[in-house]
Amino acid sequence: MAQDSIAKTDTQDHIRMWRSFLETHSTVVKYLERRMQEQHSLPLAWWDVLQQLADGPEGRLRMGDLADSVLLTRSGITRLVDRMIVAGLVAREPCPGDRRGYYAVITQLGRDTIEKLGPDHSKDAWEIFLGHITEEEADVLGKVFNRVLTASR
Amino acid sequence: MAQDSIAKTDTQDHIRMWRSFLETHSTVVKYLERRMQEQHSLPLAWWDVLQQLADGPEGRLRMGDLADSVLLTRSGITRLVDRMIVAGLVAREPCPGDRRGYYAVITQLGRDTIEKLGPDHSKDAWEIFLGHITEEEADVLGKVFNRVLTASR
DNA sequence: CGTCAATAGTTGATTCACCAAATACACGGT
DNA sequence: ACCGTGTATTTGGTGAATCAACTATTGACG
Repeated sequence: MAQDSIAKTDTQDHIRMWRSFLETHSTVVKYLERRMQEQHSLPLAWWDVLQQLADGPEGRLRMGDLADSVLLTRSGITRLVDRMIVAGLVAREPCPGDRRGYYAVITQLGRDTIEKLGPDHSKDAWEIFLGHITEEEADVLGKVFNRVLTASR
Repeated sequence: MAQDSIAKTDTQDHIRMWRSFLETHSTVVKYLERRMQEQHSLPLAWWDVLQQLADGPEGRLRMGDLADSVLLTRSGITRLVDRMIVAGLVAREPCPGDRRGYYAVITQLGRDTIEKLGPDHSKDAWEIFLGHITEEEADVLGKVFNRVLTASR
């Protein structure tokens, strides 16, 4: 392994950074979650789903693809979509041509909702996280994350 | 706020970066969790607790402090420590001088465990995350995270 | 064609974190 | 000593994510 060539103090720095990474994630996500709850009584994950669907072609996405894009398991997305259907924000539609498959489709209410939510959420995300990062830094972070992600597949 | 001075495309970059951040966190944590499970049949959170306790003075930490350092709520840490007590890895001791308080204390078995686990876990963390980051990059990440964290208090 | 491994999605059981309320103690003022 | 407010931790109840097992289709291959 490459550890041998790395001085002890550098490793320590890396580990400190790793802890900051975890704490930052936890802090920021909890903050956004709380704001979303306070302002719109909606879980953050719902915003994420609506966003993904609205971006998708015809406002629809296969269940599996949706699961991937919101970082849930297949079974997780099934239940999340169930809840959102009850709330009237999305619908489930059988997939023509593949009778095993289903689409999650955003409803008009869903579109209206995300249109209202979007600005507030972006503002929050900007205030707690993105706004503290310069363009060059964002560039570095983006590069690093994508490198890690690429390597992990 | 500074939004006005930021061009649309830069904002898009920031948002892309934000998504990578979330995906990286999810991917890396799940990977480490899985490895820890496979190699030692232990949840990642347990390693974290043992680590924090082993670092603490006398191998002990007040429940609340432990909660903070492993990013759980007070009630979350109570349950987690309960489970670890059953496994014999930690003990609960009343706090002399403040009878409201309790210490979580690492046991000898706990110390033995973490001594075995440590190297494997570090190796995994290195392989999936830290190893892909140069020293300068780690520096930038550290700075950014700490800036965000400072701002959020 | 027919078989059969792979794929899409759902469901049952379990796990675990969270919130709110409860408990137990501490400590300053009266 | 007594009271009220604040702090440390635990407990009850709930929500949501996971894995494993299941159903229904698909599509490749002998």
